Amino acid sequence: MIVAVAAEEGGAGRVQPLGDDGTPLGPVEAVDDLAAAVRAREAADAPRWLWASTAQVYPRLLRQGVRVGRCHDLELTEALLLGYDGRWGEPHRLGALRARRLGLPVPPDTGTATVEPGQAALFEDIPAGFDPLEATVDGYADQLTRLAATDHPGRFRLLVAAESAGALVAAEMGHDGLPWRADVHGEVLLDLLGEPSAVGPPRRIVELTEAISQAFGGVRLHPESPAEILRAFSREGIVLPSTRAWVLKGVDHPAVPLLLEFKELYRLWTAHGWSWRAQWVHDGRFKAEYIAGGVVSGRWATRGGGALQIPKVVRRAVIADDGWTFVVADASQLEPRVLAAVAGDGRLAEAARSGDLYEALAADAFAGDRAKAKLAMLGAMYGQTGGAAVPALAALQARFPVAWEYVERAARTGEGGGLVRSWLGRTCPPSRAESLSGEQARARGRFTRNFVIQATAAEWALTLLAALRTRLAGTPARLVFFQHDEVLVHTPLDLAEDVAASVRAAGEQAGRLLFGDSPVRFPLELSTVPCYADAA
DNA sequence: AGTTTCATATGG
DNA sequence: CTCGCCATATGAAACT
Repeated sequence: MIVAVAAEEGGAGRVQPLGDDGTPLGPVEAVDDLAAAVRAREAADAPRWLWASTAQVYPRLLRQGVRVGRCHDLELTEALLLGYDGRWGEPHRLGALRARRLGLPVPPDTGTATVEPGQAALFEDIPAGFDPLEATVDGYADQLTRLAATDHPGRFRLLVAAESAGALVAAEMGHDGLPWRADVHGEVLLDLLGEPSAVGPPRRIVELTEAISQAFGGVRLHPESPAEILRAFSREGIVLPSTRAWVLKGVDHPAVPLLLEFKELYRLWTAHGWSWRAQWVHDGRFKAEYIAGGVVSGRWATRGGGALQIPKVVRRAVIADDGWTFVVADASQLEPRVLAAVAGDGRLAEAARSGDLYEALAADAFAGDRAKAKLAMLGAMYGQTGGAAVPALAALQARFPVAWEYVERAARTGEGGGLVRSWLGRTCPPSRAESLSGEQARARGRFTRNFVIQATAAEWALTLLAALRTRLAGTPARLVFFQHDEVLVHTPLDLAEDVAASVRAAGEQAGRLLFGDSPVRFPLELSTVPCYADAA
């Protein structure tokens, strides 16, 4: 059962039940209180909800205490389908979708997707007489047809389901927030930066600025300015290409250790210091806006707060509520395992059955040198051509020709101007340049080479997330963080073991859904800890 | 003064 | 030989 929804102003809306093939099963129903209607229907028969955009509709439902099990996000799906057809970046919002169906000029994505019927005329770029519910129902039927016409409809349907479920999780995480102890964050800052100042940098930054100036002969300088630091070094006869940390590490000068410490602390102060805390942490929660499908590879992005770049030292402040704990799960060595699965390389899959893929790889082909095996693997996935990894790469190519050919082929396709797809069918965007020459083509090849792996890894993680969400439904446990290959569940202590079991089961489910009976394993590192910083 | 690019950090 | 992939965010520097 599917129920199409069009949200309207003032919390009202219209709904219509559809059959699995998208054809209407009953009349359109206008409701004054959409949240109440969704709540009742969800409790009654838990349909798949069909709407233009989860990001637009669902947050308001959440604020009214309503959660749903499943949905079909029309606009995210449209973006996937357009991309599949090599039309990446074309308008994918409801108005554009409708215009295409009617053979009218397609409006850009700037308009709002859920306009009131009576207001349609205000938006000149949306078809006259635009009815959001009608557009949604018709668009869905159209998408079902297009989904069926893809090379692997089953896989693409899974992608659509996972993308839609991801949008639900993203909205829920943004709503619930990550538990954050402002006082503990303050302790970390005080410990590392010293007392804050109302007007300038904290004590430790001031001291380091002083010490660095002394180390350069007492000239007053600003260590946060790369140009000044380069000049200061050059006055002492040391010419550097940049002030990057790894460059400085190779320089023998008394200012170097001070500068390295300054960089770290200055970064902490400006990006995750007291003003960040004041802006983003409220009532014990850090609330960011997560954007499902925000990255071309299908990874999530965030808007505001830098939720996917939280420095490890600051994770000390992520502490579970009293009587609660975190179950933290991290997929280890996800990308090489994905490569083994998608390439169908039996030999690499054999290594990927092991808990430590690199160790197994080393034993098989690198005389037990794990570091070398890891370097070769990363080099192959990223398209490294030079450096110390070259002999290791040759060994990898000789020993795992099937996996090697898989990434090489993706690279060649990119260099030749072609498009590549993930396992489930997410398609890379076309190159922006008309024709590629030399270094441009090689860069494009590295991008497509990595895309087939990174995008598939994102699909595996998204599938795990969706499966886990379903398993946690109806319990008080909450998904509170998701970072590419890592999830955090905030749970009452007495449910922690159940949650851990659910995470493991979701991981196994994700592997089966994507790759069937492939021998490749996708192990998860699990820890149950009251503080994120203590996770393994 | 406002906007864009560069340099550098963080995360995976 | 921090090199090869995907991002966000900050402040400095350079631009309009």
